Amino acid sequence: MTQINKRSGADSKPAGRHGARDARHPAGAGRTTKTSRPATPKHAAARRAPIDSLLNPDLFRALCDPTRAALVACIAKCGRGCSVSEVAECCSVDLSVVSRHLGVLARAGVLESRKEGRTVYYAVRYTALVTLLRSLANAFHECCPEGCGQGGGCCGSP
Amino acid sequence: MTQINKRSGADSKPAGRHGARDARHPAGAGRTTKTSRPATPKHAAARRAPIDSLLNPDLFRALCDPTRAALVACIAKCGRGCSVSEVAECCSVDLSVVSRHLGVLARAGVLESRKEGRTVYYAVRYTALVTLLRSLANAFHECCPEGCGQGGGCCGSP
DNA sequence: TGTTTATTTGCGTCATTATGCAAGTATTGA
DNA sequence: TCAATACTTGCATAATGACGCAAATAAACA
Repeated sequence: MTQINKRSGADSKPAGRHGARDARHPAGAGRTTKTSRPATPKHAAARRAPIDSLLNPDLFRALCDPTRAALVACIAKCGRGCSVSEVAECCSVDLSVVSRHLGVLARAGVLESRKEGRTVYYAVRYTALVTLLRSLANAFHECCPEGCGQGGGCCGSP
Repeated sequence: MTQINKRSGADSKPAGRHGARDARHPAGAGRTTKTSRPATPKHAAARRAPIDSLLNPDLFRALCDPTRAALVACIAKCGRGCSVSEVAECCSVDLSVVSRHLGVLARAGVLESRKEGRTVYYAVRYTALVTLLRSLANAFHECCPEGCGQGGGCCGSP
């Protein structure tokens, strides 16, 4: 189970993107420098970029279930570690199901758990998530061919 | 099928969070002003916050499959609209499967499609994704109880 | 018009997963 | 030690989803 990095975090900082040149459809018509655009998706697939590791399906797998997404939102808004039984009061599913969902979210790195006596508190890993989401946004931004890297805000950049 | 907003985008701007106060476990011990922390997850669930709409499972559902994630990364790195058959050369699954995957991604708002003759080009919706991911990061940040909103970078904020 | 190319869709199959119930484990308190 | 509390895990079921193949649609071309 791949999960969100426990330490560091940022894989991709805001930066000027690859080739970008004029971009737009006409594939790789220009010279083939290191930073030029891959001519085809097949070439692109062979290239390594931050987006490859950041677009980790395991994280999305954890968040793709409506019940789990609701649990995350709930715990996030609560702003503190919440016990399984507390959380179970928020939704209509059985407590055992909630327990399983929280386990999935913790293994994916979305939540962290802390046991205190017989109670287990699950809390949102805010920093890890915020860092990851921003890195992912930057990774997409790096790939964007629109003239947004030079400072102009194609992707809503300030 | 809920999908990424076609227009505007940003639902949540960087801002000082809710109550935040001292935070940490001791639930709602203080007065119950509008901006105080919800005492329990159940109370938290009743509150509306940007994270509720931004933590949309449909987007994550689209990205939770390894094949789809790879397709998105591939098209993103390519930086242009790619045809179904082009994209199919990047992965081992049948072309019909690729077509279905691209359809799922487009319906979720991750990709957009453009038909040209008998060819359909799928391209990444960079701006929508970057905006959404940053909004989601901000939405988590808003909920974070650590003393990060005041300018100190708890969540990797500059 | 008939053929080739590009993509989508119907269908059956196999694997995964969400769920509830019941039973099990762990911890606290009487 | 026994009972209550808090949570996890085993199991069966139903639903969903990914996949390949074949057929259907759509557009260009001879």
